[in-house]
Amino acid sequence: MSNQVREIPHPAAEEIELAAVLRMCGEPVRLEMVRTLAAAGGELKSGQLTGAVGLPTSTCSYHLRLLREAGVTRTRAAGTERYISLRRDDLDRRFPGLLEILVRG
Amino acid sequence: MSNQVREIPHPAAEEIELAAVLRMCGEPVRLEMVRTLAAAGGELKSGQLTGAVGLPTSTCSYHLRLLREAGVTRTRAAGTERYISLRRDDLDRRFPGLLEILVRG
DNA sequence: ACAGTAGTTCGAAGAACTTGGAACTTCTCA
DNA sequence: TGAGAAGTTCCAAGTTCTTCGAACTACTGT
Repeated sequence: MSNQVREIPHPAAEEIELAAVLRMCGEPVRLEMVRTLAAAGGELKSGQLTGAVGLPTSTCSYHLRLLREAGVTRTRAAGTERYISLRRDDLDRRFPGLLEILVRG
Repeated sequence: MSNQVREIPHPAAEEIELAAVLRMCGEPVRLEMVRTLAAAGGELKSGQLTGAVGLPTSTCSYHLRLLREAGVTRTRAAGTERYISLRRDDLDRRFPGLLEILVRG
């Protein structure tokens, strides 16, 4: 049927706030998600992240929404799946060096 | 009377955890404290930070304790006053570049 | 259309956090 | 020794966060 493109909301790069990014990455589950994404080097399916952190899908969905709303990740819908990636370029432009620190930890 | 030196507990440099630092600095009041300290370039009295953020002393004492316990700040007692400073060296060694990012924000 | 799959949203419970007044501890100075 | 100053601790209240099952939406293949 008609492909009603469900737009997933993301903040613009300029709208990404440092305190929000810090707050989001200060939570162990989310920091692990960020590191898993960094290690993957690109997109990961939501399910792969869910598997990586070992929590129910509803909980992971919650954390992934927070990461997306803070501008840390980008979520792309493809069919029933969601492809998650780090917003490397935006984060590097906005807060140079931060992502590397988060990942090296 | 006898000078019973009340040791203020600080984590060792190696014990400073990234997630804890992020969580602490993700809170607006505390991030402002960190920035005020960075702008000062050295020690500030607790009262100066209290004045800077405009909150009751009990609330500031709470936030300053969290920052200290996370290893972000060092607190030195002198008489009835407390001198607060950023743990620049320890943070730079542990997470190079992070402090600069927090301050530039 | 149906069943199955992937993920989201809702609702509730419990945990953790933030705030601020009151009481308390320490130190200083006269 | 006593008053005052600077902070801390205690406690309660309100808020926000985290978790997770249940119900729901959206898409896919048959």
